[in-house]
Amino acid sequence: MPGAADGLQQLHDSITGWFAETARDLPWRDPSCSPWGVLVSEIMLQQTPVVRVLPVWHEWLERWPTPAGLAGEPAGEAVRAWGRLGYPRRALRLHAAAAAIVSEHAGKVPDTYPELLALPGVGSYTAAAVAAFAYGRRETVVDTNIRRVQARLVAGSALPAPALTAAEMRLAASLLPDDDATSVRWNAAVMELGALVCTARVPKCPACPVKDSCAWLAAGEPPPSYVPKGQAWHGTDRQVRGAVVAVLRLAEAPVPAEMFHHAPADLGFAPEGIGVPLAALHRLNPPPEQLERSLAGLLADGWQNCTTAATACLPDARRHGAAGSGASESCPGWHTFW
DNA sequence: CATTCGTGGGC
DNA sequence: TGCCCAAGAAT
Repeated sequence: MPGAADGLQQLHDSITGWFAETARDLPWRDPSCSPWGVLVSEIMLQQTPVVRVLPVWHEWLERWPTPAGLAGEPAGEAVRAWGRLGYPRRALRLHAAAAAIVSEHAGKVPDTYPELLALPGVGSYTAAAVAAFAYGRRETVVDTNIRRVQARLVAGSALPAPALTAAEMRLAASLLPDDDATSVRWNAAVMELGALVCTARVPKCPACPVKDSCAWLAAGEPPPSYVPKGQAWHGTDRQVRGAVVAVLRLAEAPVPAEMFHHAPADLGFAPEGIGVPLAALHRLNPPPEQLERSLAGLLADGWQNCTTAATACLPDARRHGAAGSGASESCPGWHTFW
Protein backbone atom coordinates (compact mmCIF):
# COMPACT_ATOMS: atom_id res chain seq x y z
CA MET A 1 0.00 0.00 0.00
CA PRO A 2 2.83 2.45 0.56
CA GLY A 3 3.47 1.92 -3.14
CA ALA A 4 0.21 3.55 -4.16
CA ALA A 5 0.70 6.45 -1.80
CA ASP A 6 4.23 7.01 -3.04
CA GLY A 7 3.02 6.93 -6.61
CA LEU A 8 0.45 9.59 -5.90
CA GLN A 9 3.01 11.71 -4.13
CA GLN A 10 5.36 11.41 -7.09
CA LEU A 11 2.57 12.41 -9.42
CA HIS A 12 1.88 15.51 -7.32
CA ASP A 13 5.55 16.44 -7.19
CA SER A 14 6.16 15.89 -10.88
CA ILE A 15 3.22 17.93 -12.12
CA THR A 16 3.38 20.75 -9.58
CA GLY A 17 7.13 20.93 -10.10
CA TRP A 18 6.64 21.23 -13.83
CA PHE A 19 3.99 23.88 -13.19
CA ALA A 20 6.32 25.95 -11.04
CA GLU A 21 8.83 26.12 -13.87
CA THR A 22 6.55 26.30 -16.90
CA ALA A 23 3.32 28.01 -15.91
CA ARG A 24 2.17 31.03 -17.88
CA ASP A 25 2.16 34.34 -16.05
CA LEU A 26 -1.57 35.03 -16.20
CA PRO A 27 -2.97 38.09 -14.41
CA TRP A 28 -5.80 36.23 -12.71
CA ARG A 29 -3.20 33.94 -11.12
CA ASP A 30 -1.45 36.86 -9.46
CA PRO A 31 -1.95 36.76 -5.68
CA SER A 32 -3.08 40.38 -5.84
CA CYS A 33 -5.93 39.53 -8.20
CA SER A 34 -9.32 40.00 -6.54
CA PRO A 35 -11.94 37.24 -6.35
CA TRP A 36 -13.98 39.36 -8.76
CA GLY A 37 -11.09 39.29 -11.21
CA VAL A 38 -10.92 35.52 -10.89
CA LEU A 39 -14.68 35.17 -11.42
CA VAL A 40 -14.57 37.37 -14.53
CA SER A 41 -11.68 35.34 -15.91
CA GLU A 42 -13.43 32.03 -15.33
CA ILE A 43 -16.58 33.14 -17.12
CA MET A 44 -14.61 34.54 -20.03
CA LEU A 45 -12.50 31.40 -20.28
CA GLN A 46 -15.51 29.14 -20.74
CA GLN A 47 -14.95 27.69 -24.21
CA THR A 48 -12.64 30.56 -25.08
CA PRO A 49 -8.82 30.49 -25.46
CA VAL A 50 -6.63 32.40 -22.99
CA VAL A 51 -4.98 34.62 -25.60
CA ARG A 52 -8.32 35.98 -26.71
CA VAL A 53 -9.52 36.58 -23.15
CA LEU A 54 -6.48 38.51 -21.92
CA PRO A 55 -7.09 41.96 -23.51
CA VAL A 56 -10.82 41.94 -22.76
CA TRP A 57 -10.22 40.88 -19.17
CA HIS A 58 -7.88 43.83 -18.65
CA GLU A 59 -10.45 46.23 -20.09
CA TRP A 60 -13.18 44.84 -17.86
CA LEU A 61 -11.16 44.97 -14.65
CA GLU A 62 -10.07 48.52 -15.37
CA ARG A 63 -13.60 49.65 -16.16
CA TRP A 64 -15.38 47.56 -13.54
CA PRO A 65 -12.95 46.79 -10.70
CA THR A 66 -15.83 45.60 -8.50
CA PRO A 67 -19.12 43.75 -9.03
CA ALA A 68 -20.98 46.93 -8.03
CA GLY A 69 -19.36 48.82 -10.89
CA LEU A 70 -20.68 46.40 -13.47
CA ALA A 71 -24.06 46.02 -11.79
CA GLY A 72 -24.46 49.80 -11.90
CA GLU A 73 -24.51 49.89 -15.69
CA PRO A 74 -27.05 48.56 -18.18
CA ALA A 75 -26.54 44.96 -19.25
CA GLY A 76 -26.07 46.15 -22.81
CA GLU A 77 -22.80 47.78 -21.82
CA ALA A 78 -21.54 44.37 -20.68
CA VAL A 79 -22.48 42.92 -24.06
CA ARG A 80 -20.69 45.70 -25.89
CA ALA A 81 -17.59 45.35 -23.73
CA TRP A 82 -17.70 41.60 -24.29
CA GLY A 83 -16.53 42.28 -27.82
CA ARG A 84 -16.06 39.21 -29.96
CA LEU A 85 -15.31 36.70 -27.20
CA GLY A 86 -18.27 34.65 -28.37
CA TYR A 87 -21.27 33.23 -26.52
CA PRO A 88 -22.42 36.78 -25.58
CA ARG A 89 -25.03 35.35 -23.24
CA ARG A 90 -22.10 34.95 -20.85
CA ALA A 91 -21.86 38.74 -20.68
CA LEU A 92 -25.52 38.92 -19.70
CA ARG A 93 -25.09 36.25 -17.06
CA LEU A 94 -21.98 37.87 -15.65
CA HIS A 95 -23.87 41.13 -15.39
CA ALA A 96 -26.70 39.32 -13.62
CA ALA A 97 -24.19 37.62 -11.36
CA ALA A 98 -22.74 41.02 -10.44
CA ALA A 99 -26.21 42.25 -9.57
CA ALA A 100 -26.82 39.18 -7.41
CA ILE A 101 -23.49 39.66 -5.67
CA VAL A 102 -24.47 43.23 -4.83
CA SER A 103 -28.00 42.43 -3.70
CA GLU A 104 -27.39 39.15 -1.91
CA HIS A 105 -23.76 39.22 -0.86
CA ALA A 106 -23.15 42.86 -0.02
CA GLY A 107 -21.00 43.31 -3.09
CA LYS A 108 -18.51 40.60 -2.17
CA VAL A 109 -17.97 37.55 -4.35
CA PRO A 110 -19.14 34.59 -2.21
CA ASP A 111 -16.48 32.14 -1.10
CA THR A 112 -18.35 28.84 -0.87
CA TYR A 113 -19.18 26.37 -3.59
CA PRO A 114 -22.97 26.35 -3.14
CA GLU A 115 -23.21 30.13 -3.02
CA LEU A 116 -21.09 30.47 -6.14
CA LEU A 117 -23.07 27.76 -7.90
CA ALA A 118 -26.25 29.76 -7.35
CA LEU A 119 -24.91 32.69 -9.39
CA PRO A 120 -26.05 33.07 -13.02
CA GLY A 121 -23.55 31.62 -15.46
CA VAL A 122 -21.71 29.74 -12.74
CA GLY A 123 -21.83 25.97 -13.05
CA SER A 124 -20.04 23.16 -11.25
CA TYR A 125 -16.66 23.86 -12.81
CA THR A 126 -16.68 27.64 -12.32
CA ALA A 127 -17.98 27.40 -8.76
CA ALA A 128 -15.18 25.02 -7.81
CA ALA A 129 -12.57 27.04 -9.69
CA VAL A 130 -13.45 30.34 -8.01
CA ALA A 131 -13.61 28.74 -4.56
CA ALA A 132 -10.19 27.22 -5.18
CA PHE A 133 -8.31 29.91 -7.08
CA ALA A 134 -9.82 32.99 -5.45
CA TYR A 135 -10.20 31.69 -1.91
CA GLY A 136 -7.71 28.85 -1.60
CA ARG A 137 -10.30 26.22 -0.89
CA ARG A 138 -9.81 22.51 -1.52
CA GLU A 139 -12.24 21.75 -4.34
CA THR A 140 -12.55 19.05 -6.97
CA VAL A 141 -12.00 21.14 -10.07
CA VAL A 142 -12.75 19.28 -13.29
CA ASP A 143 -12.49 21.06 -16.61
CA THR A 144 -11.82 19.78 -20.11
CA ASN A 145 -8.05 19.87 -19.54
CA ILE A 146 -8.19 17.88 -16.33
CA ARG A 147 -10.58 15.40 -17.90
CA ARG A 148 -8.22 14.82 -20.81
CA VAL A 149 -5.14 14.43 -18.60
CA GLN A 150 -6.99 11.94 -16.42
CA ALA A 151 -8.27 10.03 -19.43
CA ARG A 152 -4.77 9.52 -20.78
CA LEU A 153 -2.69 9.32 -17.66
CA VAL A 154 -4.98 7.02 -15.67
CA ALA A 155 -7.65 5.54 -17.94
CA GLY A 156 -5.35 5.07 -20.92
CA SER A 157 -7.75 6.49 -23.48
CA ALA A 158 -7.09 9.18 -26.05
CA LEU A 159 -10.01 11.38 -25.04
CA PRO A 160 -12.43 11.61 -22.12
CA ALA A 161 -16.04 10.52 -22.52
CA PRO A 162 -18.33 12.86 -24.47
CA ALA A 163 -19.96 13.99 -21.24
CA LEU A 164 -18.58 14.37 -17.72
CA THR A 165 -19.19 11.21 -15.71
CA ALA A 166 -19.42 10.50 -12.01
CA ALA A 167 -16.41 8.24 -12.33
CA GLU A 168 -14.31 11.13 -13.56
CA MET A 169 -15.36 13.24 -10.58
CA ARG A 170 -14.49 10.40 -8.21
CA LEU A 171 -11.12 9.95 -9.87
CA ALA A 172 -10.36 13.67 -9.64
CA ALA A 173 -11.35 13.67 -5.99
CA SER A 174 -9.10 10.69 -5.30
CA LEU A 175 -6.13 12.42 -6.90
CA LEU A 176 -6.62 15.68 -5.02
CA PRO A 177 -3.89 16.44 -2.44
CA ASP A 178 -5.13 16.64 1.15
CA ASP A 179 -3.59 19.99 1.95
CA ASP A 180 -5.59 23.07 0.90
CA ALA A 181 -2.75 25.07 -0.63
CA THR A 182 -1.29 22.04 -2.39
CA SER A 183 -4.68 21.07 -3.78
CA VAL A 184 -5.07 24.53 -5.32
CA ARG A 185 -1.68 24.29 -6.98
CA TRP A 186 -2.48 20.77 -8.16
CA ASN A 187 -5.71 21.86 -9.81
CA ALA A 188 -3.99 24.73 -11.59
CA ALA A 189 -1.07 22.53 -12.56
CA VAL A 190 -3.12 19.75 -14.12
CA MET A 191 -5.18 22.28 -16.03
CA GLU A 192 -2.00 23.90 -17.30
CA LEU A 193 -0.56 20.53 -18.29
CA GLY A 194 -3.65 19.81 -20.34
CA ALA A 195 -3.56 23.25 -21.93
CA LEU A 196 0.13 23.30 -22.86
CA VAL A 197 1.32 19.68 -23.16
CA CYS A 198 -1.47 17.11 -23.00
CA THR A 199 -3.42 18.88 -25.73
CA ALA A 200 -6.39 17.47 -27.60
CA ARG A 201 -4.56 17.15 -30.90
CA VAL A 202 -0.86 16.45 -31.30
CA PRO A 203 0.02 16.25 -27.60
CA LYS A 204 3.62 17.15 -26.75
CA CYS A 205 4.38 13.92 -24.92
CA PRO A 206 8.19 14.28 -24.99
CA ALA A 207 7.79 17.42 -22.85
CA CYS A 208 5.44 15.76 -20.37
CA PRO A 209 6.65 15.49 -16.77
CA VAL A 210 4.68 12.27 -16.23
CA LYS A 211 5.15 10.56 -19.58
CA ASP A 212 6.77 7.56 -17.88
CA SER A 213 3.61 6.79 -15.94
CA CYS A 214 1.06 7.57 -18.65
CA ALA A 215 -1.36 4.71 -19.31
CA TRP A 216 -2.19 5.98 -22.80
CA LEU A 217 1.46 6.11 -23.87
CA ALA A 218 2.08 2.70 -22.31
CA ALA A 219 -0.83 1.31 -24.33
CA GLY A 220 0.71 2.59 -27.55
CA GLU A 221 -1.42 5.71 -28.00
CA PRO A 222 -4.67 4.00 -29.01
CA PRO A 223 -6.98 6.24 -31.11
CA PRO A 224 -10.23 7.70 -29.74
CA SER A 225 -13.09 5.24 -29.48
CA TYR A 226 -15.59 7.75 -30.83
CA VAL A 227 -15.69 10.67 -33.23
CA PRO A 228 -16.34 14.09 -31.66
CA LYS A 229 -19.43 15.72 -33.10
CA GLY A 230 -18.63 18.85 -35.06
CA GLN A 231 -20.17 22.22 -34.28
CA ALA A 232 -22.26 23.34 -37.23
CA TRP A 233 -21.74 26.93 -38.26
CA HIS A 234 -21.72 27.71 -41.96
CA GLY A 235 -25.17 28.40 -43.29
CA THR A 236 -26.83 28.15 -39.89
CA ASP A 237 -28.99 30.62 -38.05
CA ARG A 238 -26.17 30.99 -35.56
CA GLN A 239 -23.93 32.41 -38.23
CA VAL A 240 -26.57 34.90 -39.31
CA ARG A 241 -27.31 35.85 -35.72
CA GLY A 242 -23.63 36.36 -35.08
CA ALA A 243 -23.41 38.77 -38.01
CA VAL A 244 -26.49 40.68 -36.85
CA VAL A 245 -25.16 40.88 -33.31
CA ALA A 246 -21.87 42.23 -34.62
CA VAL A 247 -23.73 45.06 -36.32
CA LEU A 248 -25.78 45.93 -33.24
CA ARG A 249 -22.81 45.71 -30.91
CA LEU A 250 -20.91 48.37 -32.81
CA ALA A 251 -23.86 50.61 -33.57
CA GLU A 252 -23.64 54.07 -32.07
CA ALA A 253 -27.08 55.03 -33.31
CA PRO A 254 -30.38 53.34 -34.13
CA VAL A 255 -30.05 50.79 -36.90
CA PRO A 256 -32.99 50.74 -39.30
CA ALA A 257 -34.18 47.24 -40.08
CA GLU A 258 -33.88 48.01 -43.77
CA MET A 259 -30.15 48.12 -43.31
CA PHE A 260 -30.17 44.39 -42.66
CA HIS A 261 -31.91 43.70 -45.94
CA HIS A 262 -30.13 46.10 -48.25
CA ALA A 263 -26.51 46.99 -48.72
CA PRO A 264 -25.56 50.39 -47.26
CA ALA A 265 -25.06 51.69 -50.78
CA ASP A 266 -28.71 51.05 -51.50
CA LEU A 267 -29.64 53.23 -48.56
CA GLY A 268 -27.65 56.13 -49.89
CA PHE A 269 -25.45 56.57 -46.82
CA ALA A 270 -22.61 54.85 -45.06
CA PRO A 271 -23.32 53.66 -41.52
CA GLU A 272 -20.71 54.85 -39.05
CA GLY A 273 -18.72 52.11 -37.39
CA ILE A 274 -20.80 49.18 -38.51
CA GLY A 275 -19.83 49.04 -42.16
CA VAL A 276 -17.60 46.02 -41.84
CA PRO A 277 -19.98 43.69 -39.96
CA LEU A 278 -22.83 44.89 -42.11
CA ALA A 279 -20.85 44.04 -45.22
CA ALA A 280 -20.08 40.65 -43.71
CA LEU A 281 -23.76 40.07 -43.09
CA HIS A 282 -24.62 40.94 -46.68
CA ARG A 283 -21.80 38.77 -47.93
CA LEU A 284 -23.49 35.84 -46.20
CA ASN A 285 -26.56 36.63 -48.24
CA PRO A 286 -28.83 34.52 -46.04
CA PRO A 287 -32.22 33.49 -47.40
CA PRO A 288 -34.77 36.17 -46.49
CA GLU A 289 -36.71 33.85 -44.24
CA GLN A 290 -33.55 32.94 -42.35
CA LEU A 291 -32.65 36.57 -41.81
CA GLU A 292 -36.15 37.35 -40.65
CA ARG A 293 -36.10 34.36 -38.34
CA SER A 294 -32.84 35.51 -36.82
CA LEU A 295 -34.01 39.07 -36.36
CA ALA A 296 -37.33 37.98 -34.92
CA GLY A 297 -35.61 35.55 -32.60
CA LEU A 298 -33.40 38.28 -31.28
CA LEU A 299 -36.40 40.37 -30.34
CA ALA A 300 -38.76 37.71 -29.10
CA ASP A 301 -39.94 37.02 -25.58
CA GLY A 302 -39.82 40.55 -24.31
CA TRP A 303 -36.10 40.91 -24.86
CA GLN A 304 -35.35 38.16 -22.39
CA ASN A 305 -35.53 34.64 -23.73
CA CYS A 306 -34.59 34.99 -27.35
CA THR A 307 -32.02 32.61 -28.67
CA THR A 308 -29.19 35.03 -28.28
CA ALA A 309 -30.49 36.80 -25.23
CA ALA A 310 -27.45 39.03 -25.12
CA THR A 311 -28.59 41.02 -28.12
CA ALA A 312 -31.78 41.91 -26.40
CA CYS A 313 -29.90 44.15 -24.01
CA LEU A 314 -28.15 46.14 -26.66
CA PRO A 315 -31.08 48.52 -27.04
CA ASP A 316 -30.80 49.41 -23.36
CA ALA A 317 -27.19 50.39 -23.67
CA ARG A 318 -27.63 53.79 -25.21
CA ARG A 319 -31.23 54.45 -24.39
CA HIS A 320 -31.86 57.53 -22.33
CA GLY A 321 -34.99 56.66 -20.53
CA ALA A 322 -37.86 57.57 -22.78
CA ALA A 323 -38.61 54.41 -24.69
CA GLY A 324 -40.23 51.40 -23.05
CA SER A 325 -38.28 48.23 -22.47
CA GLY A 326 -40.68 45.79 -24.06
CA ALA A 327 -40.37 44.67 -27.64
CA SER A 328 -43.98 45.58 -28.31
CA GLU A 329 -43.37 49.20 -27.38
CA SER A 330 -39.94 50.04 -28.67
CA CYS A 331 -39.65 47.61 -31.50
CA PRO A 332 -42.93 46.83 -33.25
CA GLY A 333 -42.09 44.01 -35.61
CA TRP A 334 -38.35 44.60 -35.40
CA HIS A 335 -38.40 47.81 -37.36
CA THR A 336 -35.62 49.67 -35.68
CA PHE A 337 -32.72 48.47 -33.66
CA TRP A 338 -31.15 50.63 -31.07
C1' DC B 1 -28.75 13.33 -21.10
C1' DA B 2 -28.23 15.44 -25.76
C1' DT B 3 -28.41 20.13 -27.71
C1' DT B 4 -27.64 24.67 -28.19
C1' DC B 5 -25.07 28.65 -27.57
C1' DG B 6 -19.99 32.53 -30.99
C1' DT B 7 -15.65 33.20 -32.44
C1' DG B 8 -11.19 32.82 -34.52
C1' DG B 9 -6.53 30.70 -34.68
C1' DG B 10 -3.95 26.54 -35.80
C1' DC B 11 -3.02 22.52 -38.30
C1' DT C 1 -9.17 25.06 -47.40
C1' DG C 2 -11.90 22.98 -44.21
C1' DC C 3 -12.10 21.10 -39.85
C1' DC C 4 -11.03 21.00 -34.94
C1' DC C 5 -11.82 22.87 -30.62
C1' DA C 6 -11.05 26.21 -26.53
C1' DA C 7 -10.75 27.06 -17.97
C1' DG C 8 -18.90 25.19 -19.70
C1' DA C 9 -23.71 26.41 -18.58
C1' DA C 10 -28.48 25.98 -19.13
C1' DT C 11 -32.27 23.46 -20.61
